[in-house]
This record gives sequence, C-alpha cells and structure tokens, in this order.
Amino acid sequence: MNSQNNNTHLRATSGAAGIFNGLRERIVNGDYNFNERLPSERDLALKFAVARGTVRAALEQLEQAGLVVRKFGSGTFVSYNTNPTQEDIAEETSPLELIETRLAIEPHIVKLVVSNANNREIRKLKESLEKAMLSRRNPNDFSKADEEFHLTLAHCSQNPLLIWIYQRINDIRSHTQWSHRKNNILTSNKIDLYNKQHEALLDAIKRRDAEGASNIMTAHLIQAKKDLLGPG
Amino acid sequence: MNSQNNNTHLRATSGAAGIFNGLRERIVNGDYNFNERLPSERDLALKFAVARGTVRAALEQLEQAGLVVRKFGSGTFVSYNTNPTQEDIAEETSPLELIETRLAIEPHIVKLVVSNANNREIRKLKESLEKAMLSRRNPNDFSKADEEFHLTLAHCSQNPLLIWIYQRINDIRSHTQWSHRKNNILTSNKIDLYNKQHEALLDAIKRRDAEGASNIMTAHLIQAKKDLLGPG
DNA sequence: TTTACATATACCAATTATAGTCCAAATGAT
DNA sequence: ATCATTTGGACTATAATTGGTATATGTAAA
Repeated sequence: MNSQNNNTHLRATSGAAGIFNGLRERIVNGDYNFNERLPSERDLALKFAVARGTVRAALEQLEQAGLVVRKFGSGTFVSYNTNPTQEDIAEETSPLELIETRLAIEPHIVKLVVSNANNREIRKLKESLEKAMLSRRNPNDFSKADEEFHLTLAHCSQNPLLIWIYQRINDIRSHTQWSHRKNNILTSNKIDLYNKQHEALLDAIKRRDAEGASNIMTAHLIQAKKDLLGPG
Repeated sequence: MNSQNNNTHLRATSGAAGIFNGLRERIVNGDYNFNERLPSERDLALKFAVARGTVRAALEQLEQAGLVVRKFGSGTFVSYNTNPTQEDIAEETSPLELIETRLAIEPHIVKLVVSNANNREIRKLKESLEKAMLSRRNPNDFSKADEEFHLTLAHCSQNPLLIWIYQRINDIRSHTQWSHRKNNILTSNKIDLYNKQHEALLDAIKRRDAEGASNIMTAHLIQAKKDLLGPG
C-alpha cells in the first residue's frame, strides 16, 4: 500500500494526522499526564522527524480536540484527565452530593461503633463533643470540631477502609466551595441544635442502641441537608 | 562525563516544574519527613544544577500545595503528613471489613439509583447483568462482571463522590488477599444465587421501589458476608 | 496544470531561567 | 549580650527557550 516513508515506525499514519494520532494515544494512555508539558514543537519535530509546521498542525488539532492547551512562550500542556484525582472530585462535588454521601455511610458507621467501640474511644467521642459545645459562638471553630467528631466516629468503627473513606470525605468537606456559606447556615441556634443531636447520638451509643443511634445520625444529616437547601 | 545530562535523571520534566515534581515525590515518599528541613535554596540550586530563582519558583509551588512551609531566615520545612496510601489501606483491610464497608454504602446507592437513574443507564445495568449471567461457569469472569455491575450501579447514582469512593472500593476488592479464595466460594450454585439477587434488584429498580431495592442489596451483601465467613 | 500539504528558514513576542546583589530574620558560637 | 554566618525574601538585567507568524520552496495526488 504505502511504503514511501521509512520513518513511519513512530506512527501508524503519515503526516500531521499521524503526529496527531501518535500524541493523542500517548495522552490518553497516560504517557503524558494531566498538566504535564509536552516537548517543545522543535523537539517534537526532531523526534517525529518532520518539519515544525507539521507538528504545529497536529498540535492545533489536539488543541481543538481539547486534549492540550498551548501557552505562548511557555509550552504545550496536557489538558486531558484520564483518572480524576481527589482534587478534581472535590471540585465537582456539590454540597448536596456530599451530604448525600455522608447519608450513605454515617448511619452505618454508628451501627458499627455500637458493636465495636470500647470505652477509651467513647471517651474520645465525649471530648470531641465537648470541644464542639465550647465553640458555639464561632462557626469556623464549630465546623472544625464537628468534622473531628464525625471523624472520631469513623475511627470508632475500627474499620480502616471506612476510616480512610471518611478522611477523604473530610478532605472534601474542608475543600469545598461552599465554605463561605457556613456563616449563613451556622447560626448559634443551629449549632446548639446540632450539638444536642450529637449528644443524643453519644447517649444512644453508650446505651448500645444501634438502631436508635443510626436513626439519630440519619435525622441529623437530613437536618443538615434541609439547612443547606433552605436558605440557598 | 557530561554534566548537562548528569542531573536530568533526577527529574522527568525540566525547569521549575521538574524541581517541583522531584521534591514533591521525595516528600510524599517520605524521603523528607514531616517537619524536616529541606536543604537551603542555594544547596538545592547546586544539587539540581539550576539557578536559585528556579528553585524558589518550585518551592513557591510546593508551599501553595501545602507540602512545605518556608520560614524567613530559618529554612524550608516539610508540612506534609504522609497519609496512608491506598495500597496501605488495601493491605490492612480484611475481606470482612470490605464487605462491611460495602454494606454501609451500597444499599444507599441503590436508593439514589431509583430516584436518579435514567433509562439509558438502566439498560447498561441490564447489559452488565447479562454479562454476569453468561459467566456462571468461570468464577474469575463472574467476579469481574460482578464488580462491573456494582460499579455501574454507583455510576447510576450520578453522584461523582460516591462513584469515586466506589472505584476505590473496587480497587481494593481486586487487590485483596482473598482472591485465591474466590474459587472455593464461587461455586456455580452461588453464582446462580447472586445472579438471581441481581435480577431481583434490577427489577425493583425498574419498579422504582427504593426501599425494596435497598433491602435486596442489603440481603445480597449479608449473603456474601455469610458465604465469606462460612467456609473460612 | 492545479491543489493540498510538507519542508525549511527566519524573525517576533511571551515566558522562563540565569546570575548576580542586597536585605532582614533566625541561628549558633563566643 | 554580641557578632558572624546562614537562611529565605526581593529585585535586576540578561540570556535562553517557547509558541506564533510569515514566506519561499518542494512534492505528490487530483
């Protein structure tokens, strides 16, 4: 068929389309990672043994396809993300979706807590709760104490995978865009309500009432969900 | 020797981005520990054979990423606490703890599926289920098809965070120590039973019966838990 | 031929790296 | 307490690198 070129071993098709395909494959394969800089146009021209104009034609197609971004004076960067990192997840997760996720796992966590937690850990829960009570005037402090309380709960489950998952959720919680909304939602009254719910939860755990504790957690999160949607 | 290329092996990309990546890797790998002081900017410039300004540019990025803290007149210090990696978690998570975690989130996922999934996705679920039915003779194939089915369920929830979490769970599922036990557990009879449960689940989803679907998933996972403990 | 594409070259403008200098905070030895 | 040294912070002028543009030429297919 076509044996005009003997340097085509680098690419299946010839010309700019060949460079395009070659680079695209490397990008989607992850040979070039997200945000990584490609070699300069001049280098690529050497590597592929073509003229720089040809490389540029291919890069223009890649740019149009949204796989790369070219920056004047700087370089050509991969803008294609093969597997999203936690950062990406944090950015595309809405507060509602976050609550929904917590609603999935936290009620089950407290069930495990009731069956697995020992006294030492329950004491840590109590300490964490008291800390949250002290910061009823400061939304930021309360928010931190609240995160800590729920994370301590995860630890009490004794399940390393659940703990790890909850750490990731907490990362996203503190990352998310809506931090600025906190001050609107977390009025003193709300903080008091949340603290009361936490107290009731701890009580149920002490009584070893798995179903009760789980229900309180569900109610707690549904309340948080309502508060989130309400003023929005 | 050729001092131009002698230092290139230290970093994959050139310039400040290269220094950044090189240092980041050393930090997350634990080559530099928490609170440890990095070499001075001038030393780093020598080591990497670049100008001090380049090192500073990289350090600024590291600081922005929260990996280091720079103290005027004192030095640059690692502020990154090595979190356990996913590998570590996979190694210390037992099959029982894995099931327990799935028991936490999957019943809730199916509830979300009932309220969020569209017909196109339900069709994908059906395809995935049929694939699992075809592989009733081969435990390995079934296991893969099963993972895919449950992951498709997560996708149907339309919640990026839940999807991401379930991907991590699936990573661990395929990593875990117990893979070799599969052949003992996954007899043809068990596979048929699981497939029937999947079928019933899909049915409930089609009927938009959230509670029913969730209960089926719970029963399904409790069955899997029993099977896991039984012959062990 | 015409047409489309690749090559080769030169230059432009934005960005980044280099190699200095000086400053001020922290540190350690005396 | 003092002082010399080391450290990160700030700034500059210069050089090198990079993508952007333009032009002339060559080549192969329509």
